[in-house]
Amino acid sequence: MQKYELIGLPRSYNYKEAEKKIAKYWEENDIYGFDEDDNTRSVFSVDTPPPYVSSAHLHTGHAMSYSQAEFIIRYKRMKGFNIFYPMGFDDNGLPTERYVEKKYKINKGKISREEFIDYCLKETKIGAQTYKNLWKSLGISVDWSLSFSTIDEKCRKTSQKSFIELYKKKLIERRNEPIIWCPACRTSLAQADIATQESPGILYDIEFSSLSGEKLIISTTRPELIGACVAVYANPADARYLRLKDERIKIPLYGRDVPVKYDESVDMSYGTGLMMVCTWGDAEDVRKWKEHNLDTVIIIDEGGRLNEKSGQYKGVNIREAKKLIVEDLKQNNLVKNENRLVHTIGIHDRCDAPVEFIQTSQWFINILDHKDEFTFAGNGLTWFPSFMKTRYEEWVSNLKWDWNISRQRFYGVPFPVWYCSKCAEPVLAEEDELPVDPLVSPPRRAAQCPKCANKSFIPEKDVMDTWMTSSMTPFINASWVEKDSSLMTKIFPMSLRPQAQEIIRTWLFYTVVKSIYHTGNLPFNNVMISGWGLDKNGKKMSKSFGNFVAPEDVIEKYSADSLRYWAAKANLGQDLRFNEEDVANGRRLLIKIWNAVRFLVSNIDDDFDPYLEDIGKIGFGMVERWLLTGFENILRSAGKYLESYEYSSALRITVDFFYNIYCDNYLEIVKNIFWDEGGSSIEGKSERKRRSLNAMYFVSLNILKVFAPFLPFITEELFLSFYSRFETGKSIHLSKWPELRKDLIHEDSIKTMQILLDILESSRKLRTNLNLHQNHKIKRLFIRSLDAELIDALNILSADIISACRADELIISDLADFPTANPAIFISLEK
RNA sequence: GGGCGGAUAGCUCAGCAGGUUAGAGCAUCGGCUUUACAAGCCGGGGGUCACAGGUUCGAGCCCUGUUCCGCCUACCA
Repeated sequence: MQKYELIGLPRSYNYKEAEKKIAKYWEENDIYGFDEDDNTRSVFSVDTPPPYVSSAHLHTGHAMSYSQAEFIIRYKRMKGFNIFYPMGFDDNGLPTERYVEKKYKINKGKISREEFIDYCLKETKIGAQTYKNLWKSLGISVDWSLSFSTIDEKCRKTSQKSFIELYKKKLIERRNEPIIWCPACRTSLAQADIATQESPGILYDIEFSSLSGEKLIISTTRPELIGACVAVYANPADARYLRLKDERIKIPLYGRDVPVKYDESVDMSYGTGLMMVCTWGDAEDVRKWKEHNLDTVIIIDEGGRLNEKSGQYKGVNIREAKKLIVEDLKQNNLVKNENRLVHTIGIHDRCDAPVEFIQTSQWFINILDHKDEFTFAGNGLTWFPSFMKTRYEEWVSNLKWDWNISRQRFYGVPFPVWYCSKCAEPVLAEEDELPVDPLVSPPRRAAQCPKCANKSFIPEKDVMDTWMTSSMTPFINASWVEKDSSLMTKIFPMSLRPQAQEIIRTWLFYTVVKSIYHTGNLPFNNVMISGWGLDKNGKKMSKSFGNFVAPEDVIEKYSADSLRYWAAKANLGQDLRFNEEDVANGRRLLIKIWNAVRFLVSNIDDDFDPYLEDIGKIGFGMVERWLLTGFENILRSAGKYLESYEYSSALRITVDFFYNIYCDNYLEIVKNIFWDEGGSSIEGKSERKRRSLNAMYFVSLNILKVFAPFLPFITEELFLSFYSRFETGKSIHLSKWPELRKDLIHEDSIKTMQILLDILESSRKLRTNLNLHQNHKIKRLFIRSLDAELIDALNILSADIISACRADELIISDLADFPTANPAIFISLEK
């Protein structure tokens, strides 16, 4: 073990130096290592979010949410849990591809798959290192030996095994059907990848006509799709259109004709009450197409251009096509009206391009048939804060599509699948050949197709949705792919899943799906959802928006502890504005802590021993009893708050206690007994000093322990450089959370001490009024009270009142006239 | 359209099984420097708790409605 030098404390706390030194100390001494062989302690396992390393720079919002989870984890560690706290890097999939494409201005169509993957791997490496450095400097206490990267061998193997298992359980199937498609990224997507965007549009009233010559107006925002129109719909209750029952409607510009159909979903009051249904303008078109067996006229290709079925518009992209078609309709005098409107359109959440529907073969995980199960699962989790559960429930109940896990991209985990070149029967890899890339190796086991005995195969080119891997994080952590992994019983289900709110519908939901399908159990017990970091104007911080504050800069200027202090200000689940003043307040707290401990350190003698006598057996006077009572009460509350993930309240009450009770009052009341003054009237001064030092040692050490989860660096620095003279253990973070000492609680001391505090407050006011500084020695302090009980109390407190008010003498007299907060007591003083 | 969160001092936020006179930090004003800390200490001023009703002996907190802000969700093409 590395030695830590015991030194006297310098005048000021050099956090830059100290934080670097301590981060190194933690690493070299493996302070945060998980002990797999320890069977004495319970395990607390954390399903840490793997951030996209391709974003390169994290902002203070990330620092905030990781810190918030970490407060709880550090607390649990001190409560004696064996902590399993890994760090993953999410470096596979579309986010990384998008990042690489942008950074190197790559066109997916013009680069080989291998080259592209090389770029991704390179960026991934750089990103991971950047992240790791930042987490270390922020004091995130993960066990780095438990790191994983979602593109590494174990993760690929895990995803592929998951695929094979679910396929065997008939929960995965390949279907050729209309699917959400991003024309910009040229890939299919899942429902969870879609965001909505309000955008202005135009509702065109277009004149159609029936074969019998009747003119009909149909309103649509997507005239470019008229070539894909396969039916015209009306509401079955709409008397106006019942007569069209056996009619066919001619499509303008195309001349094709389509049937008239009826469906209750058609809003009679919208437009003319007639609606065109296309292949496929939106999810509702897809539903009608499926339910009513409509024709299929696909006119959009994978790149978002119109194809040959669109006739003269072939090769034109959708936006252009809209203009051209509207123009042509207008020339034929078929546009009867235009109404501006704002409508919500679905966009791809990674690139903001409007999504379309096209039909291709994709792999789907069945989820729609199990919605009830997943809703039920949400109830099995303990949500912090509880209202976040609603987000999950809403999402599950609104699911309309099975989970499409195929992506027509390059960089991701390959499917362990080949297809028979003759009959297209899929052939899956065996588990012991994973991970496998079908583009590189042929199917080893299946020398021939099980269905038609053909011997040639076509590899699956698609890669898996990135969430296919991320949803396996509890399994990756538990080494599920390794035979007889003892971790599956040790850390699974995981104790805590901390994460951001916007990925409830993806990471959280998909993980629940996978866990239930693979094990029948929930993947974790507790869910902790953090809010967002906002900029100082209240807008969500984001890299792409450019309104982010770099955590490295904040740490450099104010220290990691100060940044964490800011992060602790928001209640869990609530957004937090970045406010430099608050960070500066954190630094102010550090300096105060430093100096408060320095006061203790500079006043102990060589023979000081805090454990000579048990703290409970020392015959403390009223002031120390009050201090200890206050501390124990704070300890009890802070513990309660932390148990329910209310870290911000825990820190707040501790800070309040530290400032108001410990520093501003306790230390001020007793400090002059440490002054080397001749002729002091305090009797038994050395004994009084000893008791005070014992109380200070006890309270300051235990306050540091309560601060430790929040301010890991300064608490460690003080622990190692001073307290470790008397304490065992190589880190404050491995020390035990203070036990509640009920024997130190004397509730009556609070009431009695209030008398002294009222007098002290008024004495301070008097001094201010008289322009006297607070340590100015006064000759006499006069106190007037007619209450016999109060006078008894004053006599008990007299020595402390004299000390607190820096008086030479206390006289109970009727001279006093300055009111105190206690209406029965007046004071005055004589310079 | 439905839902969730928020609205408290100039600013950022606490507060709650409903209980005297609503708190903190910052900012502001005044005072104080040998004796842990001037990146400090002491003190002062500052609030119709978004609005309107209601329940209650008593409401920032509970109920009803309204208005703003943020978010989630939704097939009005």
